Order: sequence, then C-alpha cells, then structure tokens
Amino acid sequence: MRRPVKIRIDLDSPVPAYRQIVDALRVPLVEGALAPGASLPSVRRLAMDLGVHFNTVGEAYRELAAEGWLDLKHGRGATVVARGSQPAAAPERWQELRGQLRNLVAQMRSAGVPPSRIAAELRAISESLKP
Amino acid sequence: MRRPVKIRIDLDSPVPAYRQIVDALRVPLVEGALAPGASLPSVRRLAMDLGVHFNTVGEAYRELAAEGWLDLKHGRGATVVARGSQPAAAPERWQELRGQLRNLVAQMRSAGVPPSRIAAELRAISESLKP
Amino acid sequence: MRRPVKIRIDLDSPVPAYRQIVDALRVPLVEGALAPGASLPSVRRLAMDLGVHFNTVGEAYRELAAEGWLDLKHGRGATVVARGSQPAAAPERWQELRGQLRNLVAQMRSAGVPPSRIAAELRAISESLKP
Amino acid sequence: MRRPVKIRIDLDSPVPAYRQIVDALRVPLVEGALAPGASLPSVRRLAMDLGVHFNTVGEAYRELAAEGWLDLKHGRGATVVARGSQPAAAPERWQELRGQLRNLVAQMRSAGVPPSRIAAELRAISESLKP
DNA sequence: GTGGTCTAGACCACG
DNA sequence: GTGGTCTAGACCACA
Repeated sequence: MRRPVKIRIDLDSPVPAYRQIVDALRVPLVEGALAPGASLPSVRRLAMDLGVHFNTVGEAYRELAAEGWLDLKHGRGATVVARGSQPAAAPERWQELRGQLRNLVAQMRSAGVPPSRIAAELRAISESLKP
Repeated sequence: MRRPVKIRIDLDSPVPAYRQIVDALRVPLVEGALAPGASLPSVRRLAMDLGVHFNTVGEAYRELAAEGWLDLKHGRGATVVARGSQPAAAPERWQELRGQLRNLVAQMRSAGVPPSRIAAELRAISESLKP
Repeated sequence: MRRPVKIRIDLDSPVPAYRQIVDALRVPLVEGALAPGASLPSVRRLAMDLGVHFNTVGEAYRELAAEGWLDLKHGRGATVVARGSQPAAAPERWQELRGQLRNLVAQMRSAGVPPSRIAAELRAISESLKP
Repeated sequence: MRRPVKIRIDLDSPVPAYRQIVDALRVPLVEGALAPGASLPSVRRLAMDLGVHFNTVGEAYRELAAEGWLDLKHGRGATVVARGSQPAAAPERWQELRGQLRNLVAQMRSAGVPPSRIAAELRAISESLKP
C-alpha cells in the first residue's frame, strides 16, 4: 500500500499556503509518482490535514487543473489526468521561465553563494533530468 | 569613459517597474561590469531616462543597497560598494533559493519544456559561472 | 412508431449534465416534436442511455415539470402535458429574459463577433419563429 | 460635462453583484460611450457608490480587463483601452454563444412569450446593430 | 458527500 | 492614494 499524498506546509512562511500546496503537489505529478487515474484527497480532507481553509486547497487544485494535471468534477473529487498530447511550452512562456532562472542565479550570487556551489547545484539538477 | 548603466524596462509588463530595474542592475553588479567605486546615475536622471517616477528608481536603489551592492548618500548619488564585507550566504537563504530553483525547474517541466532542453540550459549557465 | 427522444450530452463539458438534458429536451417540447400525451423514457432508462446517475435525469425532469412541460407520476413515468393551462409569460420574467438577451449580444460584440454576423443570426432565428 | 459612469445594481437580485457591474459597464464600452482613454472611478469609489465591497468592483474590472476593455495599473487606476486589433472571436466561443442564444429563445418560448413577440425583439436588436 | 461561487476583511504592492 | 493578494465564511450546484 502506497501512501497517498503526504505533504507538509509552513503556515508561518511568507509564501502563501495555496502556493506551497501547488508546489508540493507538482513535484510528484511531474515525476509520475502521482500517476494518471490516481485520486487526490478531497479539498476538505486535505484542508483539515494541513490546517487551512478548504478554499485554500481548492485554489491550489484549480491551479494544477489549469496546468493540465488534475481533473476536478463536482461530486466526484479530484483525479490525476492522463496528459496524452502534452502541449509544447509556448515560446513566450519558455522565455519568461528562462529569464526567471537567470534572475534566480543572479540572486544567488548576490546573496554570496560561491559560484562553484551554484554551478554544482545546476549540474546536479541537470543530471537528474536525464532519465 | 564608458556609459556606466544601460538598461531598458517595459512599462506595459505585468512585472513592476522597480523589480525590472533591480533585476537589470543586479546582473552587471554580479558580473563586475559595474565595479566597486563606480557611480550610478542619480535617481532623477535614471527615472527620466526610463520614463518612471523617481521614487520608483529610489525603491530599486534601496533594494540593491539592502543587498549590499550600493552605497546611498544623501545628495551625492549612489555608488557601487566594495564588497569586502560581503557575508557568506546565510544557510537559510541558500536553502530558500535552492527550493525556488527546484520549483522553477518543476514549472518548466509542467509547462511542457523538454527535459533535455532544461538540462542544456542549466549546463550552459553552469559553464558560464566557471570564470 | 418513432423514437420519442434522441439526445446526446457531453459528460466532459463544464456544463452540468442535468442542464444539458433540460436544454436538449426543451427544444423538441417547444417545437412540438414532443407533443402532449407523449411518453418520455423512464428516468432510469434515459440515465442508462446517457451514462449518468438516475438522479441527474430526475432533476432534469423535475425542472421541465416546473416549467409546465411534463407531468411526473410515481411509477408511471413522465408524460408531456397538454399546455392549455399555460400562463402567459409573467412580465417580470419576460423583462429578465430580454435583459439576458441584450447581455448576450453585448458579449458577442465584446468577443469580437462582427455585428453583421450577429444580426444575421438574430434574423435567422426570427424567421424560424414565423410558422 | 459628461456624466462619468452611472450604473445601478440590485443587491437583492440573485445575479451576483460583480456580474451586474460587468454587464452594466460592457454596454457603454461596446457602444463606445466609454471611449478609449477614459478613466473609470477607482474600485473603492465605485464600490462605495454601489454599496458593495471594493473587491467586488475589482473582480468586475478584472473581468473587463481580461476581455480586453480595461487597463488596470497599480496606483494609476483603471482606464479604457484602445482595442486596436480586436481579435476575431474564436470559433468555439462563437459556437458557444450561439448555443446560448438558441437556448435563451427556447426558454422564452417555454415561458409562454408569444413567438411573434420574440421575433419582434430579435429583429429590433438586429436593426440596432446596423450602424 | 463532492467541488464551486460570491463576498468580505486584513494586508500587501505599487507609484 | 491606487489596484492586488490571500484567506475565510456562508451558501450553492452537483452527483
């Protein structure tokens, strides 16, 4: 038996709760740990587990649905969707994300992180994308 | 003598003006193109060049000063600071930025960018950090 | 004997199933293709044909009964009612629907539909109401 | 001196307030009575006038901005935008609106409105679209 | 029971 | 001062 969706969020963080939920769920979705067809906990259930309002979870689910990962149906809960023909990223979107990546690296350097350490981190992530 | 600062911003962008200014200035600061001791244009001058209110530029300068790049002196403009006293990155800050990086990569994958392309981008940035 | 009802609905549509059923049945009722005295399939039968829960069909039948089209009898199915007793439209209801019509046209214009095309559509419907 | 935006809404109506605001503003926008460049009242101002929460007005403004009518800028209020290259309506959107129109007419007939009256209304709107 | 809407209130971001 | 975000609560729609 596999554990069904086990995430943690920090309510004291300045990062909004719904954002943390989206980020936490996107990882297993991208990696396939949450496979198509799987059911997610109901908004009210997950909300109670995390200690937030159910609308907060609902907003997170809706964002993931908008990204094409979830299927939300009245009275039938949330399920992971099969992403058959995944649309290639819009070029503008890719450029925007690329810019954010550059900015993030600049912020790391600005924060005093040694370039060698940043480079190592980037290579590590790059490697992990191979399979 | 070389023009010390040459940036462009898009006032119609959803990204706030002051953010764009900060991001645009941080790159040459990080790379050393704006070396310690160099003078930046006055808040009013840069504001006129960019077509924004001088308070907007002021806010950008203040953020860069808070990051330790600029020295703001009343009536004498802004100068790039010698970063001898730059503290090593706080471990928490590094962890936070690392998390943002991971999230950004997940967003790229979610947006449909091929992993190979993401990996290539990461390697490219990693290489550019060598020197 | 002719098949009395032949409708199709799209379960993946954001429009709720019961709404689609109501809308699909109202057309033949209004046009008289489903004449007074005709029998509709049982709730369970139609539900099975459409692949929905029988409560969903039941809700649709109830709405049409409330509009005065159907007569629902326990255990004997739904029959089309003679509309001799049909009240003339309440003035408020007519005003409300008129307002919705105006709004719909404004939405079409807002969506970029050429006015000439909207006008043509309106005339076409207008003509079809003649007989 | 022209009166600046004068709308009324009914807080007792089942139609949500923000929806009424959108509908009320779209008409002068479509007709050009609110011309490009014109300023709308601030969300807080209009909210007070209408007796609703400012977020309610904000949501209405945002919907009109999404339709391409308004430009919302932090600290600079809401202005009517020049719709240079108005995008032709997406075919799906047109089909959807067409279906809604058909449904609306069916509802009118179902409500007991004489077909002749419906036809007259449709022709009237059709005529008004000529110029 | 499910997910969804609408509005409100506290707070933030921006110029 | 502007618009915007995030969360909450009451209520609705749906199966």
